[in-house]
Amino acid sequence: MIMSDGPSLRDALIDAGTALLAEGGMPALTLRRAAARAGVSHAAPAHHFDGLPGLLTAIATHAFATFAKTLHTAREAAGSDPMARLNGTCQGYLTFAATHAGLFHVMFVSPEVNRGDPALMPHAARSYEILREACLPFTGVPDETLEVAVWSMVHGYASLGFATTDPRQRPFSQNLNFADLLAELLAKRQSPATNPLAPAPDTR
Amino acid sequence: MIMSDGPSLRDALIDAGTALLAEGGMPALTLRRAAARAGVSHAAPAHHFDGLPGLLTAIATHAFATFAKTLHTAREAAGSDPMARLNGTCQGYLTFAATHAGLFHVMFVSPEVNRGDPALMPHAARSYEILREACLPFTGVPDETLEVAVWSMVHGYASLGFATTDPRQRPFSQNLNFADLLAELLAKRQSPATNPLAPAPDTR
DNA sequence: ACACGGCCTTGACACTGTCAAGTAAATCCT
DNA sequence: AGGATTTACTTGACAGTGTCAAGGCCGTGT
Repeated sequence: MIMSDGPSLRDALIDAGTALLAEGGMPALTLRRAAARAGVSHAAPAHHFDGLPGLLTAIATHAFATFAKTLHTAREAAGSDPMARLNGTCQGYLTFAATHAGLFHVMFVSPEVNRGDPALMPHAARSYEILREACLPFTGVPDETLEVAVWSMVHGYASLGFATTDPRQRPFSQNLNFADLLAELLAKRQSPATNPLAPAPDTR
Repeated sequence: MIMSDGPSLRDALIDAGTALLAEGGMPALTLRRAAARAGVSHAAPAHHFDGLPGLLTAIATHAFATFAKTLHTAREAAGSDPMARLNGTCQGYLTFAATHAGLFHVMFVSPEVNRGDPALMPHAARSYEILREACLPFTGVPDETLEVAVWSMVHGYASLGFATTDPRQRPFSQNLNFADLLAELLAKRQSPATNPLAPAPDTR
């Protein structure tokens, strides 16, 4: 009843795939290449994943876990000011998208990953929740409109390539900071929770 | 001096590829399949496009042209109220993304298309410009911050799957309208350009 | 001792994009 | 007008992909 260390090849394949993704982007990620890098034959992955979609889903699951961790640390490192915390969370979002473009693509775009996978969903939901928590001080109560607005804006900003470090890829706007967009969105409620007329009841 | 009708096979291949994309999504689009559907041999496309990236770039170019047209008609059909016009433009954006998911993917995501292609860029720029024009009444002068904010938000909203007609794919927020997000973003400047001297009742 | 069942390998298949060579027709150049 | 050249396409091949079927190897359980 060993049960420990488990099938380490599975993790090795996930790591190999992630490395391939980081080195050569999406087209470099291949079942056979991941298998070769892990030192096994080309058909070995079939015993740990349900084909290529299965490997991609596992990679996405792993990526969402570190994504959630990245967002959390970025938020907590931003201090106590609500605006700074929300902006820090978004900067974590954008930095992750820029520095892990391959993973970001697998997580959000690749049509092969099963986004309803029971192992993936909790990590994805946790990521969303961290952003939602950072929105909370601005409304006092959960406000889906604001949450989705921020989420859409930061995700669109990243997807359109504004977050890239290579300005040659940016559509335009050489010096435009995401913090400006955030300020635009939250201009009318700079921080109603800090000086509330109605004291916000505890949240969940 | 024929110059007319030109290489019609090129257009046929673009149409075939677009049809494949609409029917089976990204994985269904294949050089050989597009060639077969156009009634030519598997190597014929090489004489009209620079491989698969060339075909994808041509499809994206064609798609951006109709995208710009869609945005324009959506904006003009929305009447004269600035908010209605901007919202109409965004609804056109979202409807296009939802009803032409394959084309949308090729246009904005697919890493194979050459987004610096001299034939593609004008149509893409025209699309962006239509959205920018719809933002103009809210500032009076071009305001890159607002433009990018709206653009990011609508693009992110579409990319995250909120625009899909299938609610099973939506992350959450069963009944959340993009118009609400837009109102949130523009709350502080309902239409200062129409009555710029009346600053009165904006905050509460 | 022996069958069993995970884990992995080998081999094959259909399919992909791309290249090289060949063919038929249209065009061009004396 | 007639040969040479260019254009548009076909055929055939090659490496690479995901996936399936069959078999081997080894540890475990009875």
